[in-house]
Amino acid sequence: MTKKKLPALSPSETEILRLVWQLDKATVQDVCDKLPAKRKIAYATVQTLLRRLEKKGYLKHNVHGKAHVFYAATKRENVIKRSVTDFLDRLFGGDPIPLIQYLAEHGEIDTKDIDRLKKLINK
Amino acid sequence: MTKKKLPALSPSETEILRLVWQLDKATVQDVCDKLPAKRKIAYATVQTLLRRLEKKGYLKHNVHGKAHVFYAATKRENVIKRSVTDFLDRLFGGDPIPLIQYLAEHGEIDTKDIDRLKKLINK
DNA sequence: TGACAAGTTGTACAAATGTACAATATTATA
DNA sequence: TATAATATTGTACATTTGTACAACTTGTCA
Repeated sequence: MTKKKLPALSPSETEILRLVWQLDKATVQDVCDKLPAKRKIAYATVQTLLRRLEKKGYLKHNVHGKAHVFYAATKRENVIKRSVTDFLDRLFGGDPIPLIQYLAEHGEIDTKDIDRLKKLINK
Repeated sequence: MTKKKLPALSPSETEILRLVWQLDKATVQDVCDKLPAKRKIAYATVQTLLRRLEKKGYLKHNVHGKAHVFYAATKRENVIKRSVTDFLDRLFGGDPIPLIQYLAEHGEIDTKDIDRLKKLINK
């Protein structure tokens, strides 16, 4: 099976894609509404980003009424894999430990989370 | 204390900055030598990236002989903080758990690492 | 000391990114 | 069914990013 490599995601595209995942299916308006208040960005801009995401193969859309309803065209899992791997390579030369350590040291995760993870791993 | 926010790092810049950290002090040549074999990129390009990193405030340099020796101008810790935070925001809306989980589920870390982390956290 | 090797500087340029307006189409509604 | 409201499309444009050549400079070694 030819698993064609998807083009890289830009930071803003990633942000928008995440919102679509979160909404499952979303119109431009839906995405705009979901944007954090601080993120000031025009409707038209969101639209462009969605267009580009579709062009790159990350989204598809159906027409519903007069609006386009976008939805994921690739497995979230794969996008995450790709993104995390790239990030890890760039910042840590591929070694995940410093990243985990960083997260641990900054109160971003607590003991409870660790236990959950431990269970996951032992499984 | 005025903590001026550093401009964002592009992917390639991040990659190069990491190598300088790794080398502690490095000339353009040093960085080139440290590049993974697969990463085919001209001397002049590395040079440009180092120049830009300096302009952005991430590096400084001394002149040694006829070459520039670059070294970090900001704490690695801070750059990592910034990068990880941005990454987490974009891909996971700021929640670190899915990231850790991803790493855990992909054999990138093992039980031993988890124990180390647990200790870190309990401390 | 003069030429070579190794560096730096200035500059360039295509592609990607972030941002968004104007024009056009379409749906619902008065 | 005309119109207001809402969407999409086409297009644009300044920046940033990735990549690198040509020209100039400066140590160094024969």
